[in-house]
Amino acid sequence: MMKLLTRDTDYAVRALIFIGKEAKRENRMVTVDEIVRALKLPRALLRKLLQALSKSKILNSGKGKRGGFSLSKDPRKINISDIITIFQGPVDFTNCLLRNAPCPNRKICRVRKKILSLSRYVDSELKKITLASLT
Amino acid sequence: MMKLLTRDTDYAVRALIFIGKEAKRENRMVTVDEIVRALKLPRALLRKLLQALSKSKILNSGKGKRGGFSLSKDPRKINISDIITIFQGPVDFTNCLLRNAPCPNRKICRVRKKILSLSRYVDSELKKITLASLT
DNA sequence: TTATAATGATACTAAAATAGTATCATTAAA
DNA sequence: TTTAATGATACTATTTTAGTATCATTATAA
Repeated sequence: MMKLLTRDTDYAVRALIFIGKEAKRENRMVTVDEIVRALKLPRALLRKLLQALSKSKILNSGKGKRGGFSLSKDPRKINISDIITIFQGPVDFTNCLLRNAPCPNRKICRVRKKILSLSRYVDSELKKITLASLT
Repeated sequence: MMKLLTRDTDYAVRALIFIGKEAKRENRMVTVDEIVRALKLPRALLRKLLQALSKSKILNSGKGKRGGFSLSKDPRKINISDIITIFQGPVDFTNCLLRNAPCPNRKICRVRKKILSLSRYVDSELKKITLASLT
């Protein structure tokens, strides 16, 4: 099946929405276990995802007791394209390979041109889907 | 890497463009070997792809000497969405799974809503990319 | 009528991406 | 100094993508 969001991206977005909500209500760190209870995601996997978001500066993290995660910036400045980029690489539909080598027609190919502009449109739309717009 | 077209779809489109051109010039069947020479695609693979296109009624085929393939319809009526559907399944970005089971929030999920409308837009744009528009 | 040149059907292997788990190290607070 | 949290990292399983090989069937032409 064709998909734009893989499971990692999907789960990460769900978790971010939850963290955003909780952090707004009470000003505090949200732990992995809270998210697991609320969203029923696999714990080990979620930990890995949140660690990646933390490395990518989307989340702040605190170790030790009272530790956890919180958004590192305004939810209006976190968008789906960013999250996809972290887990799936940049939103770019043009691969243009011929037997694992770059296709010689890259420059002139009309298919490429059309797919490229579609790709740019999709990315710009995904950038408009912010965490704030989902909450 | 993220991709909208897999290799199969990509190669199939290239082959269709070639068949369209040749068939226009001379009214005849185009063989796999001609396409392989012109486009440098792996023969065994191309055969499999053309057979699939033939099964899906995009191509007519003729067996035996003087056999080969030709477009089964007006190139203005063959579009990229059709070809994607054959090799990758329908253009639909919403998968909505939670641990391989349907996500319980399908109905109300805001992410889904946005991705669905984006998915529909992409499909409609891909339907506009016809074989004729690429030739 | 038979050799040949074409596609049809199908089975198979390899590599890469996706999906998911487990464990030890580090750290901050009570 | 115990405990509750994340950090780093290594590992396995499944699915999708990528690619090959072979025998069966059929239409034409010599």
